[in-house]
Amino acid sequence: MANMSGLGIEDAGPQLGRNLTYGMLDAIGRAIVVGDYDGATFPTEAELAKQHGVSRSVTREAVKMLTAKGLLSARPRQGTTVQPTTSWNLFDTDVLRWLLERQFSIDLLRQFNELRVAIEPEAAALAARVATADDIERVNAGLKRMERAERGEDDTLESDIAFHIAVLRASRNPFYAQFRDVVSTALRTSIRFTNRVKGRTANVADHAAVRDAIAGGNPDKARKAMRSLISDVLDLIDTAKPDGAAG
Amino acid sequence: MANMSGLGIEDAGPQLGRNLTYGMLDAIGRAIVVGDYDGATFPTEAELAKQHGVSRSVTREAVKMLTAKGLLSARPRQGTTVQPTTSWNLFDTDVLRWLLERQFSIDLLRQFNELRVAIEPEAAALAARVATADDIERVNAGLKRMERAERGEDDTLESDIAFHIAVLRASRNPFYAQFRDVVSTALRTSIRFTNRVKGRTANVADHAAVRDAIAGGNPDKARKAMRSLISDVLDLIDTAKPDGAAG
DNA sequence: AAATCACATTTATCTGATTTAAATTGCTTG
DNA sequence: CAAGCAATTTAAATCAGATAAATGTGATTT
Repeated sequence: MANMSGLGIEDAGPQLGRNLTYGMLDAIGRAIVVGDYDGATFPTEAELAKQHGVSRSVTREAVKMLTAKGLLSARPRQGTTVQPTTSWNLFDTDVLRWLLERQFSIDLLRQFNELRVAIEPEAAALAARVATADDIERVNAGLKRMERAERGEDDTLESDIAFHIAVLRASRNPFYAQFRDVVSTALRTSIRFTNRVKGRTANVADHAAVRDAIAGGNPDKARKAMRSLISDVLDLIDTAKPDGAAG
Repeated sequence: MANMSGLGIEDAGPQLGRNLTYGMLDAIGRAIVVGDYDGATFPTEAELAKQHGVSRSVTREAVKMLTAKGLLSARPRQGTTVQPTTSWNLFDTDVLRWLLERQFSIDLLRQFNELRVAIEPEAAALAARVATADDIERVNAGLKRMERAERGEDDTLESDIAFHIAVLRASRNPFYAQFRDVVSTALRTSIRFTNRVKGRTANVADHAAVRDAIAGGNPDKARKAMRSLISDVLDLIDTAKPDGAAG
């Protein structure tokens, strides 16, 4: 049962291993996404249970959850098989987390931000049309946190995330709000990267432009302001690694 | 258990009820999304099993899958509870299907297309930059099917869907490709609606403009062409029911 | 060569007991 | 009376072992 796959980070986190089933979900999910089963045949239900030292019930429930997330598929006689990545649910929080646990990939970072450049400007435009006073207040609160962070009184990253999520919510479209996790994940990764490339501080003024456009009810301005924010990051990424250059 | 919510389409489809667990997943999932449990307390594991005439194992596995999709949450002593819609995974194929099974809502239709107007134009722009010959061939194939459909030799809806999905794929970004289901679902619903409002046939020429821009490597043109396609649908929806009009 | 049948393998399902987590209740104590 | 603490209780979590159903493989028959 050699479970010592590298660093000493055993305790998966807050409420992930809160019971055997979720612990197993996390372990197998990570293993699949990281690629441990590439080329190899996936163990049978009985083997999995033995390997992880749990009962078959626990195993089956973990496998069923991974099936629900699109990572596995099970059929009698054929066995349980890892599904191609095209059928993984990439917007699932767990899947996103596991994706980030494999080696840092600038490709993934770019794909994240290519998605953001579609979603967030449009969310901002929508917000400029339909946001309620409460919505705008949340956007404002995010911006204020960023200003405080600039003075070292708050966390730069977390306040940035709060701002972007507030805008998503202000679009009043549940599909946009759903990008909560993608955006915060992308931001966490992006900022680490952009900080490495050049010591860029989060541009509070540019964010304020987005807020102003939303509060002022100007969709086009909001779209453009948000787009420029994200385009900056994309440009930075393309600078580090232009178009189709191989890894 | 009055399940007679309209038309006589009882058999859920191809491989949904392929076994007890999936049948139960579908039944409970639909019930939750349709709102059968709003306000009511969710049954315990034992009650659920009895109600559906299956064992607790089957029940537990179905509940675990619904948990993985964000619809349920289970804790000892507290019981199993329906989660707020904000934590549902709206990009899950099953959840999308269940969403459409509740009464037709023009709000949902608008939200779908508000998402499309963000995703698809950007996917087209991306495709114009990075699509391979194969990708373009698939887009072309979709367009040709639409032309044949115009002459009554193919299905209008299915060829339209094929075109849009080919563009998503051509973006070479797995996150965009993931919108496969959302887009086809949205199209199926949109087209039924637009046909009802006015006898509009799918505008093959406008679609050809998208293809040309992608094949010609012109991102801005591709973005604009695709955007105008979807904006047309959005305008139609807003005409039927302007901005924030109630119910 | 095609159709059929028997078999082996793996998931699917059931049953019933045991364990663990966490609200609630009620008792004790300051 | 309020605060803290322990017993109770409820529901999920886990285990064990058996049986059923599905399905690919290969032998057998036609």
